[in-house]
Amino acid sequence: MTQQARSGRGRGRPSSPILTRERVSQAAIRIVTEQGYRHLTMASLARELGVAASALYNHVASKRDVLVLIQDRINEQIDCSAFDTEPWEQALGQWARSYRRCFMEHTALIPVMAVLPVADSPQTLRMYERVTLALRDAGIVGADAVDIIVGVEALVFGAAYDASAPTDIFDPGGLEDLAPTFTRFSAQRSADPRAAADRAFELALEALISGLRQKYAG
Amino acid sequence: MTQQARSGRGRGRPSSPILTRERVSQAAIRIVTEQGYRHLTMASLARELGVAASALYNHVASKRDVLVLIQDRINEQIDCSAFDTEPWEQALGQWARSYRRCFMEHTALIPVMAVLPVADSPQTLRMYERVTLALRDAGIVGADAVDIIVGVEALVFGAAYDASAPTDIFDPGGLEDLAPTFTRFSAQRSADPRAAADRAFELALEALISGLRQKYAG
DNA sequence: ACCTGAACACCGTTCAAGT
DNA sequence: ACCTGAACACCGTTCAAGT
Repeated sequence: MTQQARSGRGRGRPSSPILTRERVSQAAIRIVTEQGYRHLTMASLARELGVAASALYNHVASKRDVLVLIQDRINEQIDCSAFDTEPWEQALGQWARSYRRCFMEHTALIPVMAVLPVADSPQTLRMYERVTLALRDAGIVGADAVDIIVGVEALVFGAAYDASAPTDIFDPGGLEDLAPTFTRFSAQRSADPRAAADRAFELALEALISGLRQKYAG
Repeated sequence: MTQQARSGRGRGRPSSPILTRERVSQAAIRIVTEQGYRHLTMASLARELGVAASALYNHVASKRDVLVLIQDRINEQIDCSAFDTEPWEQALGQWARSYRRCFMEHTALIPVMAVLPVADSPQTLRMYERVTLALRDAGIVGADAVDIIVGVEALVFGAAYDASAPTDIFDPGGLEDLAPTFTRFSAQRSADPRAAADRAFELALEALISGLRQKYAG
């Protein structure tokens, strides 16, 4: 739709294609941010790019491949800068917060991201290296460093879901008698579900990092 | 297919239905455990029950509703018994391990479970009450008790994904130069991806619980 | 009340045909 | 090499018609 007319088409020389992986991922992110993951289909993606749906398969192998493309771009937005200035415990916390903030609006990517070989995601790999170096400088090396990354990521992914949950998630409805104490304590949380989710994440993240600090102190 | 002939059908009295929510959820679990979530469709579910797909909608509102039915049954399998015998820190750990073990084979339920109002899940509600009471007995009350449950659950859900990841998830492929230290440390993890995931989960869980113990000591 | 069968409005993906 | 258009094999869901 946008770039139909191009120089050099139809001559003897190789014509530049309408589509590129770059353009596909840009269009996909546009749809996802403006309309949500529910509206991202191969048909809508093709429409956004002004081509037939089948044309997409010259550049991506599958819809999952499109999600992988998006994921690596989203990961670029995660803020790793704290590792340059803060001690590793603080930096790990700020990284985790930024990571969660990123994926709160992209929970649809979590099932993809969690089982995706890093070989397909250069930005993700760069991020992991940055965190690994900070841990190494703190004396945490080998499998432990990777396990810490994996563990913090697990908490981040799980907590990202919570933030997208509806307001009344802990409303027992007619089943209050099954869980009276839980119901009473739930009522003491913030009325804003986003704030309540933030608080639970902070509690767990700080406990986790505090436990790590204790284990790897000195 | 199994229960076509029934007594009392076609008479003046109300005939007992072929389908019930109970039977639907049982058949769904059968398909999921024997063939996996990919094979659970409204058509396959109807086939398993020997009815037309449209008949299901007399008993469930949607496919999501079927997943909710499954989820509450899966949650019954989570072992909460440690709260009867162990101190809360130990019990919380054993609960989390059982929780994760359960959802490792049901990662498809995590996106449903994480945003599902508890009002639709009596078993889940019962479980939450059990954990809440243990925390209350340890002096942890109000929003904090709920936040601890939410936080541990987040770690459990995220870690459940890791366990289902492929072997080569941290193989950088041709991108090793982007993350040399991370690649080297990754190679020092267990060759068995399941064991590596277990170890990362244990590290994070123990750090989290250790941090909680420290915060709520005395 | 509960089931059937046909239909609907989608999906992702493939492939022969064009340039 | 890269795009189009038609087709395929599915999805979940609805609804008039039967008992």
